[in-house]
Amino acid sequence: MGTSARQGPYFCGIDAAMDVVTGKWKSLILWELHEHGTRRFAELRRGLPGVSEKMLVQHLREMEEDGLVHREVHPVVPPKVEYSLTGHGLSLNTALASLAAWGQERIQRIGAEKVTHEVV
Amino acid sequence: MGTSARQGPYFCGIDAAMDVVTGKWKSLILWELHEHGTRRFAELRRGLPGVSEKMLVQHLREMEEDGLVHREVHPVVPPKVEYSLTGHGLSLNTALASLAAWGQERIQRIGAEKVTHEVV
DNA sequence: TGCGGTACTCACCGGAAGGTAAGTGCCGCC
DNA sequence: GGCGGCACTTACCTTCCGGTGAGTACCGCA
Repeated sequence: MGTSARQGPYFCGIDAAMDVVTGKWKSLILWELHEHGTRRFAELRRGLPGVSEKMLVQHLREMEEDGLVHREVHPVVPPKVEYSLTGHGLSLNTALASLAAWGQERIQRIGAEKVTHEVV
Repeated sequence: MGTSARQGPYFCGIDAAMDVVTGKWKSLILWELHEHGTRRFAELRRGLPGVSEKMLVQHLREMEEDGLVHREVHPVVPPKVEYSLTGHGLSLNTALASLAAWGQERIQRIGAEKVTHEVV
């Protein structure tokens, strides 16, 4: 349970891609890592207002299994773990670009609010 | 409940797009309607092996609220209801194209099976 | 000496997502 | 006259997703 690589069977490509992106924070993690290149665990946590540590770990583990993120542990004290995107993660992010544009347009259309980092 | 239009707030565009596509069958419905232009309820059901009637109705209603699909009722006996994509639905499908391609590549990569219409 | 930061793990819980099965009203068909 | 198809609705149940809060081992700083 918890960590077992997603593996179909799938109806089509969208299905297979969604399987890997589904999870409340996954697309945000993808974006955050793309923006900053490399991030430590606590940096990611601070960059995603509202995420719980449990969910962040769990999502990162799954994305690692799915070959989207690279996890590098530096055996120092205090612990230091760096996360970055793999080639597949990068290309997935590129593939998400047009979806992001569509979403932006939707936000305008329905006049939705955006989450700010200064959450109350 | 069940039917209340998704409306954020969102972190970013991907987030806003995902909100509308999330649901086990939504992307498949989008694809099915794009492929065939117009489909009746029972046609959609047959085109999506494994979907339950409840889920199909529920997803279609939500997608209608979100302005993705158009629902046209013909007041005849027996009932006839036709579903088709709106402009927003069409453009969402276009935006999903690159994601679909990425997913196809992933299917190849991990050697996942595809669901066939002739499910056992 | 004790607090905060690092990167987690573990146990528990509530709610939402999704599946199952039955019922509805009307018709055509055999 | 009973069955199947149309397009649903309703009630119930299970599973999973995600959140909460605690604990861990080690260190630096005040």
